[in-house]
Amino acid sequence: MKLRFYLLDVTYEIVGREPHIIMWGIDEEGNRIVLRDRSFRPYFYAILDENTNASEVKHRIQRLSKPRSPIISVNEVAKNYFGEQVKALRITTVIPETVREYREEVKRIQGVRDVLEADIRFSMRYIIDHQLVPCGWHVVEVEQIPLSPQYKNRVSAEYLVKSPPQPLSVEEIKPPSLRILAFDIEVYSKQGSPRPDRDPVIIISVMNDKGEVKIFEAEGYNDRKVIQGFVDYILEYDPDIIVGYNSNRFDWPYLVERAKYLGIRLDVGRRKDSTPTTSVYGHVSIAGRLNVDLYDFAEEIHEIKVKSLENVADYLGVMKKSERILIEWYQIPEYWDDPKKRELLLKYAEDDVRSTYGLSEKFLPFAMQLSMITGLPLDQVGAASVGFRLEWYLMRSAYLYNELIPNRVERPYEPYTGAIVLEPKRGVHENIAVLDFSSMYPNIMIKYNVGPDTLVRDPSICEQYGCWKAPEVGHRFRKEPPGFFKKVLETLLKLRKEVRSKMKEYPVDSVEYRILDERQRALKVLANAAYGYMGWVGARWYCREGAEAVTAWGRQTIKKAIEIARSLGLKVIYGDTDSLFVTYDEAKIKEFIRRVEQELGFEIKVDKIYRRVFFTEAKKRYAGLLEDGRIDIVGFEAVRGDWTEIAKEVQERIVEIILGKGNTKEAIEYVRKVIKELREGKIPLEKLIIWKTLSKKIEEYGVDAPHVVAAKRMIEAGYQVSKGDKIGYVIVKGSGKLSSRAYPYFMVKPSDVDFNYYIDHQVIPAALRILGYFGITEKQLKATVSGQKSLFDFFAKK
DNA sequence: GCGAAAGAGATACCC
DNA sequence: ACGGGTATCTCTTTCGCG
Repeated sequence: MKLRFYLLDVTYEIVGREPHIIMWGIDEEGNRIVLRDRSFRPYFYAILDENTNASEVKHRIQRLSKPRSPIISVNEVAKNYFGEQVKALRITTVIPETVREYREEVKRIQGVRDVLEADIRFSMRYIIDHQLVPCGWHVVEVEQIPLSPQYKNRVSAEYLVKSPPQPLSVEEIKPPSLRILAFDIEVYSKQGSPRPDRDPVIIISVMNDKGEVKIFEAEGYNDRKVIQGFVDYILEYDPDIIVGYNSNRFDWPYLVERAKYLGIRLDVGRRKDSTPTTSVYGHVSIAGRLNVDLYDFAEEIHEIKVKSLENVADYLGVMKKSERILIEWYQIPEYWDDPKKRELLLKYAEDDVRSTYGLSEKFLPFAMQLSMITGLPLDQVGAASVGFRLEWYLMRSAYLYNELIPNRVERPYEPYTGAIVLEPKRGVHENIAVLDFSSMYPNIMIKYNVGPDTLVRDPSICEQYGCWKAPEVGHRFRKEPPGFFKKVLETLLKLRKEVRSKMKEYPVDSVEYRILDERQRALKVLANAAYGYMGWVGARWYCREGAEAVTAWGRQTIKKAIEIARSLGLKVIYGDTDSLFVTYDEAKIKEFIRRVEQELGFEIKVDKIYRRVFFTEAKKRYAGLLEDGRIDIVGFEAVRGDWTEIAKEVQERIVEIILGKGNTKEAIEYVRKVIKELREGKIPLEKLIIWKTLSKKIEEYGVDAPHVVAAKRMIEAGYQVSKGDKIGYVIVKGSGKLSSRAYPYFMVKPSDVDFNYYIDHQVIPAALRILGYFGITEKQLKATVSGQKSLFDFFAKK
């Protein structure tokens, strides 16, 4: 029978001595099902040296066969490898785990140049080879089989696959009605970071797609029923997708450990007796369900500096901070122990899970599109970095083009020259247009056929086919035939164009429009990642010369554009990589755009127009007033996460005053007022916290930077800090190095704060960065409102 | 031996 | 665990003077 189904996840299991591909899915009636394919076998390739007798190697390989997992076949196949046609041997065996062993043995055989595609997980191999689309619909020829107790799957039906599924994702873009469950845990820990062998899970809050919210609560410090209640709830509701916030790194590992300690089985999957396990890219895998950590997607929003759940929910309009209960993590015990405050903690847990659910509505549609395009199951696609996401798309494409997938090899890092940044014309400029090249690097890669397979090492080849030669660096690329990256990028851009035109068929507020919009975004993200990927030493398709050539062509292109602009009498104020800031003269700009497209062959567009824009002498930093009255601040302290809120607030306000009214006096008065408030201790502590990321393990630091010292104090107090954590610290009164006065913010009393530091090293520098240009000095800012210096200043200087 | 200057290390930004 | 270019902070070492 034929069956249409929506694919959630692909795994495999060994039954007897046979690998079974397991597909978790949903049929058209909404039944949760399992599809079992017994016919797929793991394989890899060997490519041979020239003049090697293939049949002899073939025989040698066959002789390696072991009964435990025999080599079923060794077939000679024609493949492409870095633009060359090669003959390869495809070696097929039975048990996926034995591929690695065979690979090592085959590698040692004389005449074998390399062994390829032996490091691709069996379930991903299946997805690639059948071009399956996770989070997409398929049709498959199946035969129903009884729900055997041996398989222990919590589904409505099981099917045996007769012939592999075929994707239907083009016709059918809407998912079925999916059951989604958001959850969040609160842990009681009085001394430092929570430890599963000591600290109970006091609250687990859940919310599902029907809007149902449930709060599981511990009895005092006994958390057995909380965890058991949560497990039962999952099994009863049977969600397809489970979402959490930081759940891969905290909630799930904690629950697993805690349950182990309590002797509770965290049996939450669709496969009986399975527990969540940490797997590839650090994601937590739950059998038959898609466990998604929304933090992974929040990480990509650069506008949010401290990516706490409440900040992200606030930023995305999911739940405003002002409309929810806020409790700091270190206050949890206090709220739990006080009967009057406990209600608030429960409400806080509810707000957290509502926020988490809200975030899933923001992120899942994009994640699902990314999953469909790259072929990575939804639970992995978020956890995978941009480079790996693109790489899976490339691997998928390679299969279609009959290209062998290169191995991941360790290489030394080799730097190369990047883009141009122009020296800005300092000062305030009126009416400035910002022009951007559209997708500059992807288009360079396409135009000049850049990639590892088109790179020409022997220039004599160019006489025959013709080559593009990169300026400055001289790398050459074959003009024909189109290389791997060119084909992939053209496909991505073509698909995006198609999606964007299809969007027009739907109302802006329709489900279809949203899906297509997320799809075109995902396609763009992947296309834009190609250049960076090519220059990444960890990439399978690494090509330093290619990346170096792309930036060289980029530099040439923008230089030529500047020439054209100047020849038209447009003044160039600034530019960075693919953008130019020029005087806004409509007619000339129109002509400029036309000439750039004609002479350079790249599209350039007006991105925005500043009524007024301000530059200091520094590159990558400016502030502009847009036509609609909004203010853009780029690069300055106001947009940096490692400056205090108060300094950023002051700088932002100054920019508003200066660009809006041009009134320096008002700006000075404002700064003085803030300084006065700081002296009087009227600025709340939250606005004085400096947040800095710990970019390596604490013991690896050679110098005692303030955030490192603050982190060490946290460790001393029993908190765990790890690489990647953001440390929030405050500078307290005292003498000596700044770092010796840096304390974690939650250990500081407001009266200990060194307001002089905040005046001299935060507010004044941030204010002067802008006001300094207008001739205003530190002295002017520090004078008190009444105009005289205080005794404090006198002593502070001494 | 001392203070200033230069260098090193670190972080977060821009595109 | 996608690229290089850039500004700017704090800590540490070196420099220049005498």
